[in-house]
Amino acid sequence: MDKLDHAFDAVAAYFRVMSEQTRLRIMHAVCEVEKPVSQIVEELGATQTNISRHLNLMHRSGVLARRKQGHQVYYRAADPEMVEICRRVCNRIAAQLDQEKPLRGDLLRLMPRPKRRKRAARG
Amino acid sequence: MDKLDHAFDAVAAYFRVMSEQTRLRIMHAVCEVEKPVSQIVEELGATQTNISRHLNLMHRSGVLARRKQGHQVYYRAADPEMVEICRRVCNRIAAQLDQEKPLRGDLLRLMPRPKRRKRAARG
DNA sequence: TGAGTATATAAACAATTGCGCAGATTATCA
DNA sequence: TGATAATCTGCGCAATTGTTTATATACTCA
Repeated sequence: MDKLDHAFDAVAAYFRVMSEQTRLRIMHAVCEVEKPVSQIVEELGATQTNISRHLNLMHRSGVLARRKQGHQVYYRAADPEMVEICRRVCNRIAAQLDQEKPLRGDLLRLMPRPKRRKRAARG
Repeated sequence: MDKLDHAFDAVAAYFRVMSEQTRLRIMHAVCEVEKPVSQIVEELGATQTNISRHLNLMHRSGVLARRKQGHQVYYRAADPEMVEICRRVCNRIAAQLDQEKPLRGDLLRLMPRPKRRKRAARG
């Protein structure tokens, strides 16, 4: 019954990846289009060091993919299931808070499904 | 866009609930049947204090419901969406590790869907 | 009421984690 | 080759979180 330890740890780790505001913001930023670190840093208004750490963690966890081009590194969502789960969580919380606070609208706009073929994000 | 702060925080908190081994074990224990604290403690082999704290947190987070009966408190899963998300995560990780380690079997058995209880012959 | 059982809470500790600073690494271009 | 830009990493700090010991509350029964 101890082999389950690994299973539970793996599941917990998976949840833990998205249990942090900054990482959720990152996921929101790159769930549709890949972006270089510098752009993510700018959009989130955080320090480059911090973003880099989170990007690294998310990449090692298999949630983000990275691609080097020149001296820039582009990150993008690499785990469609995780993105889908994020959407579910947003919907779940939106439903819960539906009558309490005016958060619903915002929540439903997080992690949007790709509407059509989109081009690179513009500043 | 500072109102999003609350949204991201709520989503992060939701993920954080299941980002811990003990809480995942608890969810696994009560996702089908409600159980008193004492039984959960026994099944998980943890201290009563620790289990109680986690149960309380999960209850405040809305993922567990509690019911008092006599001097016992029964807990059960109260958020079907969370249970479904847990299953999805298990499936996701099982798929990822499918070729690596023999975890798949265990993972797929976590958070099982409620089996149709045979409708006792007293139709 | 008091004894006994089941569960919850308080305080203290240890471990983890997010963060910023400074320096290291990698890649492009002159 | 060196200079510059973009990203990553080692170290220390502060805040958070999981755990334990001891105690408190709630309920039942005699």
